[in-house]
Amino acid sequence: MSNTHDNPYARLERIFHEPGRLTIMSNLLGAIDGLTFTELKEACELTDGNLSRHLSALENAKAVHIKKSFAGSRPQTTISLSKQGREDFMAYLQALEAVLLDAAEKVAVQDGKPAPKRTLFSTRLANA
Amino acid sequence: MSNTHDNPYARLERIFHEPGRLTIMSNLLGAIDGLTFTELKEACELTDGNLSRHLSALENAKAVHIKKSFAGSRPQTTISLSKQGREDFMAYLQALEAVLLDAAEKVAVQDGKPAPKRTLFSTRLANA
DNA sequence: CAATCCGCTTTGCGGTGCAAAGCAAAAAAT
DNA sequence: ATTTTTTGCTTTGCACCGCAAAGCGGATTG
Repeated sequence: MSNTHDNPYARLERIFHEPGRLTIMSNLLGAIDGLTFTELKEACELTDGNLSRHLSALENAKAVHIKKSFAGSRPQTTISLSKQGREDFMAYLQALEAVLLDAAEKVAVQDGKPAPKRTLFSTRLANA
Repeated sequence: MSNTHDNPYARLERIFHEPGRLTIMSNLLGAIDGLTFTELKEACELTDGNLSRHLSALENAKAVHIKKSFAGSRPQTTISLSKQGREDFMAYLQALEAVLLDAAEKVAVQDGKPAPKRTLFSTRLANA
């Protein structure tokens, strides 16, 4: 238990709970070697300014690692998940899943059907 | 397609994409006859002020219906989902699910495993 | 040697979540 | 009878933040 509340809604870490940052983290999740600023920008469909700002926030939260270098003579920024960022984001996804399952249960009860107890992340994380 | 983008991250309606409001909507989803202000407050673990503010926002968005009456001599506010609120929130939940599945796929690819294609809401909604 | 482009960062502002304060009416206490 | 407390909310104030637009240094192109 890392958080004070067991309430899953209270466990949705603000740093990730933002559409733009969700996209960023998700895309980085699939890119072990990181992505360049431009690649990330296009994958996320974000403007330069917004990506830059979100990345600063994520870097302050130690969620991503930002490496500045050069490709030829042009500057090139490469962004990758930090170990902690990956762990924290997976925890966030689990909380999201809990929220979704909670809502699903409410709907099911309303419909008089048994609640679905499927899980996407919990088991996967248990293996890691 | 109600939205301009097919990007699931862009479909996360702000009005619902807020932990406090997610809790509110989810709890209302399970209460067909609505909940009183106090019941909702306790179910969501929100302060009076925050619940009040979120409810105003949700009412402006036509997502909930707010009925003011009296229980004995005391004022009593009863909140329930509007038809549109229910539909919109279910759509939001589907978008959330898509986001979660996208992330799950990224993780799976990373692990060299096949992506899980489970679904919580889509099928349920198809029946409605 | 302009002018344009590239790869970002910074600025400005409008919107908003949250804690604390406020408020009217009812109930309880004295 | 009159203070005090409780109930059931609403309002206020502020700090934070997402976003669009502007800025900026260096490379490249005409």
